[in-house]
Amino acid sequence: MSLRHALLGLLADSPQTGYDLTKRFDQTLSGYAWSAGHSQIYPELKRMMGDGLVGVVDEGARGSKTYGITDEGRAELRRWMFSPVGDTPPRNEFVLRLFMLSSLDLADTRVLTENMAAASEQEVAELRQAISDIEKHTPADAGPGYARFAAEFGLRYFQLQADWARWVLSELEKHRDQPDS
Amino acid sequence: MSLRHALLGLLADSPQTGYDLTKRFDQTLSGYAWSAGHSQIYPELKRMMGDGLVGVVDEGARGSKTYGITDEGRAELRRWMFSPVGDTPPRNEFVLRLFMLSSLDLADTRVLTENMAAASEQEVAELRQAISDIEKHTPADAGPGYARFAAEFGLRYFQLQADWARWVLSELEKHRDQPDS
DNA sequence: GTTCGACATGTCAACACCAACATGTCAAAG
DNA sequence: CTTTGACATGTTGGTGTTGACATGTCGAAC
Repeated sequence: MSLRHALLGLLADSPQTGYDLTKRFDQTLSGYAWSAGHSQIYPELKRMMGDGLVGVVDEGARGSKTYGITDEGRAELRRWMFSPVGDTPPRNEFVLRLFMLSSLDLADTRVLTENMAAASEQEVAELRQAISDIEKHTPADAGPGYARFAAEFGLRYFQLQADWARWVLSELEKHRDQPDS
Repeated sequence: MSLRHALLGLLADSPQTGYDLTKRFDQTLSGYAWSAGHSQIYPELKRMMGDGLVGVVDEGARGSKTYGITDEGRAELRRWMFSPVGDTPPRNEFVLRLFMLSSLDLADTRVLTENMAAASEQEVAELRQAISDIEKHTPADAGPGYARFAAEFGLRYFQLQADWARWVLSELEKHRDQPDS
């Protein structure tokens, strides 16, 4: 149940409303980490309150409730962080597609791989921009920048996709002149 | 609905039984692409037959049914391969955890990152072995090796995780001597 | 004063997924 | 002959996930 731990992690940073958390998922985690809509988040927050992992620390305008993490929540988060990875099976549609490349003919394979490379390079460019923004708005005396760490991972990941796709293209090229024998 | 397309892709290679497909998921795709148990696969095959994407091409011993992909199935697979990626949201627990690193204290962060690096390096070693096996059993005159492509992606991915974790450790080190000011 | 967009929370039906339960066949070894 | 392990297919209950529906507040612009 990773949704719960994702919420705990976000609340460990600072108390937030369900609305805030929904936006954070959309802007920060979505892309290469996790995603959740508000229809999943609100009920989960209630359940977590029932389990004593979070509490309502403030009620503002428009019926908003600000949730904060409890000591019990922090303990649970830490326990999860140190538990072995792999309890949730990996699902990656990009990788799945590349496993399926063999079902296409050579011409299609080239076009598709080219598309994948271009799309990944586009994402690399966007992330580079985002990282440059992060660094602009961070004072030089700040501690280790965790948002920067995560962004760096994303950058390297998209760069990997792009590099891999270009490598596949070059391998396909090698075999074009000598289709058999 | 990626399960359907994963099955189509496997069947595009050769006709297989539900049992075969279950094993293929386990051995080939599981790890960094997709996973599915037989309790998901058998009903899905039935549904796909209802939709005309696959058909039973043979019935063997022990009540086994061998499914084959139809022309309609091939068309659907091709359509999917060329549709934009990203219709299914990414879920990656490893990445989620690294987003949550900031919730730990510095000592914990170091230990955890060290763990991540070591685990990834272990997986790199295993995959290198697997790739070397693939190349040993592939005649030199074979066409482009798609299994090799996929394995290469896995290798690069785990190498990325390891490199990233080592990089984070070095960044943490930088800030140790100058915690503030 | 009303309209529009962001804020804010909720429910519900349908679908995806998984672990566990359930059943039976066939071949080989002992 | 019986046991064991691989082959082979199913169902079911519970949980996770999503998109659509539903409701209401507040501030600013027109």
